[in-house]
Amino acid sequence: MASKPNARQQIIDTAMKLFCMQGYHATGLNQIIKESSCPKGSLYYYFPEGKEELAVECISTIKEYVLEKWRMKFEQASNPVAAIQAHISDMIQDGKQSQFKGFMPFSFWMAAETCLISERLRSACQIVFIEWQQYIAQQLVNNGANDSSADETSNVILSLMEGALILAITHGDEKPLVNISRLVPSIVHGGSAS
Amino acid sequence: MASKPNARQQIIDTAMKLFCMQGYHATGLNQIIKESSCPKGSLYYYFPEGKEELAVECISTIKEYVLEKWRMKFEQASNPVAAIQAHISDMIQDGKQSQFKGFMPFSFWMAAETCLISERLRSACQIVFIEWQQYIAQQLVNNGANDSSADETSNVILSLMEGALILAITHGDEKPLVNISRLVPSIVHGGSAS
DNA sequence: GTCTATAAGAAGATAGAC
DNA sequence: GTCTATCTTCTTATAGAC
Repeated sequence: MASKPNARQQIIDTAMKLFCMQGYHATGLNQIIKESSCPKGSLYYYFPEGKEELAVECISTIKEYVLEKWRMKFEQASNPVAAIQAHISDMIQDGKQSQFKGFMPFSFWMAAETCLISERLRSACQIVFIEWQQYIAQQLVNNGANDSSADETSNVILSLMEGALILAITHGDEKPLVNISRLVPSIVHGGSAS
Repeated sequence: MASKPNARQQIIDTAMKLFCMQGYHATGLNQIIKESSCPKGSLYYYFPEGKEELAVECISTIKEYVLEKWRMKFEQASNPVAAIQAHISDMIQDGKQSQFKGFMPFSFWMAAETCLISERLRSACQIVFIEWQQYIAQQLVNNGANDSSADETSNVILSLMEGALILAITHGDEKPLVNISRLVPSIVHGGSAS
């Protein structure tokens, strides 16, 4: 088997997981090519600018993956509170399965790690947060919130979720996520919240 | 000037800042010894086990630094809400001064970055979160909260602050911190909150 | 105790065969 | 397009002079 049909995607998928789990700097190109079973030549063929270009692509992929997750939750739930709690519930399930040692797409502290190192990566991460927040804010507006309050609330929701995820992973325990889930109804005023 | 009076402390201070700003893996020993103006021999004299041992020491130093900050705020403020908001206000001031590119002791995603790499570092970071949370919870109890609600509330406060700091640094903007500060009164029920 | 020079290995990146 | 061998640089760590 000389040619890989989708070596590019294979590299992205592997790198995305490793970047999220270990961080950008802790993940070496050698580990990526080894775990994706692709040679280093392919990596530089598809990403001529190297690690940073690959990371930008990974960041965009994660952004879309989580956005799709948000869309699913908001379609299935009857109100924003339920949708957000459903998303947090999924994160808890994912975390428990791997004892909080596996791939958590929402865990986006690659942002913090890279924003002093590379303006290009910082900017890419900023777009992720903006798009996630805009989508949530739009849903809140659709449920009766005004623009300004939707903007503030969605921003707080992201802070809560990112922060709780850090604590959960550090502790190896779901409790921080459970705690913020309980708090959601009192933060989000829109729809028939509990 | 052959001998440094406190080379050990100088190394810790420099490493602490760099670890927090750039992350654990992005910070090389060479950069630490260069910016601390200490030779590599001193580093390995004081920290024979190398980078990881130095990081453990830095983590402990940060823990105490922030704990002292919490103590100050709770002593000066008339109630927990005011104390927490004062702490967030300080973070905003620190961030603005450096356009969110400087040393922010509370920004503790070194935790996330290391907890899959080194059990020793994960454990050290876990202790930081536990002690911060315990201190805040104790203050809430002193202001009339019951043990269980104080535990949950203090945990949520940490999630909020860590998450908002990630967003603030990624965006280079104080808004996420301002947003959570406004939310504090509705989360913390103890003392004569606004 | 303080400091320098250097080792051993891994990092990102490249050249060039096929 | 696919893959391997290699280059340079930077990493952590050590040996040993002073």
